[in-house]
Amino acid sequence: MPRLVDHQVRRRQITSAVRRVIVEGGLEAVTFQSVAAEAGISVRLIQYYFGTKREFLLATHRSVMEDAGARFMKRWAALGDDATPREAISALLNELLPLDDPRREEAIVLGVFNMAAITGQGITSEETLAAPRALVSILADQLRRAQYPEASADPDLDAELVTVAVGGLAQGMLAGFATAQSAVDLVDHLLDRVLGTNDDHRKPPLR
Amino acid sequence: MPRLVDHQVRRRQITSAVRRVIVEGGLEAVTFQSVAAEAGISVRLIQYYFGTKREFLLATHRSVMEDAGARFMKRWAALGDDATPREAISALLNELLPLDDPRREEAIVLGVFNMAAITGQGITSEETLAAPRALVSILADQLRRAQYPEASADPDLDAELVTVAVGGLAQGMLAGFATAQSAVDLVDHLLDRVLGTNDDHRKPPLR
DNA sequence: ACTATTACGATATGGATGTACCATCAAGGT
DNA sequence: ACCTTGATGGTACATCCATATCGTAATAGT
Repeated sequence: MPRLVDHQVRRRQITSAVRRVIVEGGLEAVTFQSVAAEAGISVRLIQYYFGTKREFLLATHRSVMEDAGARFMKRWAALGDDATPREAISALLNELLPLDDPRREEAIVLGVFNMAAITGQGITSEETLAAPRALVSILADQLRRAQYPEASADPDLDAELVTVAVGGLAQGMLAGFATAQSAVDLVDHLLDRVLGTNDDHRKPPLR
Repeated sequence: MPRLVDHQVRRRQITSAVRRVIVEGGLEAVTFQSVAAEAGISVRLIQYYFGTKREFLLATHRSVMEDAGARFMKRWAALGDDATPREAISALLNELLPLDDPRREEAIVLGVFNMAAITGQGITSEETLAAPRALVSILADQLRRAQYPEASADPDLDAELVTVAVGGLAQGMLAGFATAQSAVDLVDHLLDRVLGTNDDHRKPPLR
């Protein structure tokens, strides 16, 4: 057999280039040529590892979902059993915000694919809903665990509310409507509004 | 002089076609030919009224912003002086949700342009921030007018929270994550969480 | 050493796209 | 009746894109 190459590595190299191209120019800028140039390889190679354009676009989407999911799960696992529900929720939500460059890149790419799915292009649609639904479920569990304020609690509705709020906040950050600092503050305020502003649920302020 | 044509009408005819093309296929589907076909006119006419592609894309964006802004203002003006802050806020927020086809079309187009602005294409960026900022300001005013719950009120932060939540909810509706009914319910729940669940602030349920 | 097979480069091709340009038609004032 | 001017159709053209095809280098097992 001839020289063997780790296909995983090559594919990742290509999908990473696709991400960068999308961030800098949107889906329209994604062509065999632009991706090849960005990855520093020939057009032929992209054809070789993914046959068609649609193929490497879907692969890119998948890789972003996997990366984001993995980071989320890692954060989730890092939470000790002694974490209060509020601490858990806060940690997870902050993990979802585009607070640094890698996350910002992922958020942009997911946003682009999401709009592509909405505007009936052949891209995914149903899979994209799985993640937020899972998040709602997790949040609702944590809210129940918190036995938050009075009787009127509706964990599922609150979980949905938190989910859409964080989604909108992430979008707002991408658009420059919110800074990293104001976003973090807003998440904290959101939790105040949902969980009640019981200070015994909170750690003392860091500064 | 030869037959005169209302340029306003023609331009609207074209930008409306652009909207439909975007909804059905995203920015990538927007070409002189697709828009001409959708509008039932010749490619040349689009060139005649807008010279370049970028030009009619920007015009389309502008028209959508104007339409949405006009409807918002109309709803705002329709509020009697006897409306409670909660009624006012609720009316305005519901006006912003893509609850029917025209608003859904607008929301999709704005979403597409927004992502385009984020992914450094030549499209707008700063203008897009004006609308949400104005909304925050209006919401903060109404919240202040409501003199809502206890002392800990922070109208500006709450206004931002409501804004991003509604933005995220609109996105969620487009993606099929929320139905019209669940969205309306969620807005109501959001106001409960922000304004407190004082029932005397609310009208009796409609059904 | 030979060869089969993997990895990759180069280039062709057919179609679509943005834009420029030329020609024509329709009507309103003379 | 005619001509000027605005409104449009048709089309040419250079570019770019996705994909297909042919060819070649490199190496692992024999």
